Amino acid sequence: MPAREDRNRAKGLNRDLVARTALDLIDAEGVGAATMRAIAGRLGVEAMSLYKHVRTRDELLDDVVELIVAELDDDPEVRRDASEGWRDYLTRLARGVRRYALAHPHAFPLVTTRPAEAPWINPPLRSLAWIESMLATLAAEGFSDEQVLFTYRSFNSFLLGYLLMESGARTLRDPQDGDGSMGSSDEPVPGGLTPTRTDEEQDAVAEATTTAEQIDPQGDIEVAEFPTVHRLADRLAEDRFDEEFQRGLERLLDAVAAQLD
Amino acid sequence: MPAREDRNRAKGLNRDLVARTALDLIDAEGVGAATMRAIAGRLGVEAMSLYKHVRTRDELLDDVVELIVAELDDDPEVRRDASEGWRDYLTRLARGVRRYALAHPHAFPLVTTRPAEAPWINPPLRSLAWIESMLATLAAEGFSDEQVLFTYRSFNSFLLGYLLMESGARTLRDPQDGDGSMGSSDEPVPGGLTPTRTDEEQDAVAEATTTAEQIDPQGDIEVAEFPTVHRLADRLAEDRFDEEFQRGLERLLDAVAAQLD
DNA sequence: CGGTGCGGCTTACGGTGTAAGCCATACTTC
DNA sequence: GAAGTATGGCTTACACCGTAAGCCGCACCG
Repeated sequence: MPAREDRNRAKGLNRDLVARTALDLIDAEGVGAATMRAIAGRLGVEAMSLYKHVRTRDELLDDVVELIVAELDDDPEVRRDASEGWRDYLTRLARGVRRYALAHPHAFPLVTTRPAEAPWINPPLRSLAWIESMLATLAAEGFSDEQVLFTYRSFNSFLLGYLLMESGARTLRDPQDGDGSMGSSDEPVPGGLTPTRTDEEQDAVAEATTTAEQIDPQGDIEVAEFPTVHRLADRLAEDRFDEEFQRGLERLLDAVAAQLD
Repeated sequence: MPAREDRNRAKGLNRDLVARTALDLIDAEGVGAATMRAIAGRLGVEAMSLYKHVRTRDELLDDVVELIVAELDDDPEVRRDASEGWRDYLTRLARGVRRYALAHPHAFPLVTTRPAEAPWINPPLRSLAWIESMLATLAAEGFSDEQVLFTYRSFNSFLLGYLLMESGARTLRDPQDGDGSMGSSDEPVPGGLTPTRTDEEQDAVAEATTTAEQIDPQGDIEVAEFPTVHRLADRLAEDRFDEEFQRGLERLLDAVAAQLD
């Protein structure tokens, strides 16, 4: 028989720790860097040892996604019920999601992209627990089934689109990043690797590249034929994410409210 | 000196053909299946030969993205100017984007996820040419810079979120699928593969880990503890994508119209 | 004390992206 | 024509990946 589970194997690994280490690595160096060997190395262990706790790398990535979404549980601003009304509830929830999305820009694509178990489990709210929470809360607030569904889908798709855009814009064509995930059942599939783009980072906030950059052989910019882009480049590069998120969310909630009658 | 470029090397490869073949493979078997060797094989050629036309697999995937977005050019419904007004223009454009997204569900995540050259080039409108088209068209319609930018971002983020959700829901945890992309600079990185999972989540919200780790052998989802999800499951699974896309788009355009004054 | 199984380790394999170099062919230029 | 040269294939080789299979010490069980 196995030992009592409450006993902690001194310095032992465990599934959660593995996932947490993987997430650290992803945050630091991109999904592609989260190699079984790298994760193991960081834990002072051999790669194959991880397989005692995880069945496959893909499953591990799923665990990582769960871990990220679970940050909602500890988010002090997020409420589990609509004690202040559904609008407050959804606002807090949305902000919580944004918080974890921005906290893990390299990992967020995993959350948005990884195929789900059911077609109606959609990102970025990927845990059944939270989906249940949201649906039940709205229903308790007097939403009809129809209204619940509409809200659920609009809410998800707004967050998905906005946050993917924002985190993508913030990430840029950086250094690391990358992914390796498949989805095949019976046959294995490979991953890819990424060369360096040795781009340059730009401020992203203030004076952005006046140089729009279409990759020019010289590495120089090709803006002559895109006058409007060129003219608006500075404004396009401006960071107004906070404000725009708030506005977009407000607008979404207005639409939700509008269909309540 | 090289031959005149207008001469076609009989049965020769070329960058476009390589990208096109990669896209075929992705459509058929998922991103992970688009191995350099597999692509080459389909072209009756050795893997290394591809490198005469493409610098790296990552760059090839960028080409694939370009190829997909370029389908807008041939879309008969899409207009390049707002001869029927901006609302018609944006509607057609949005429908065109949706069309290519649904035409390549396995490849669409690439479009949404691949880091761009500049922070303001955001998916799913990833070509400078189309961004210029949209910005210029709106400006020509009398939009102020502010309004152009607002519209640009809202439009993109709506499409991004909605289409990623829809294509994700349609793809499910299917068969193939997968990816391989990185972003590392000096060192290469791998990919991974994906098995099929039939997990389920635990409450995570209320009570602590009752450690309900019941993996349903039947592949069925455990919904008992998620009553609302269970009750709404059928409706959640319903396919009302067309209708919802239309409604969402309409709502977006209304918001755009509203800020025009 | 003898068993038992957990959780590490070692080894090995097939697959990946790609660096480096080879060589036939077809074009350009006298 | 002949000579020169770049093009676009092929071959070989490497480092690194995910992971199958099996080994073994050690903590615990009766």
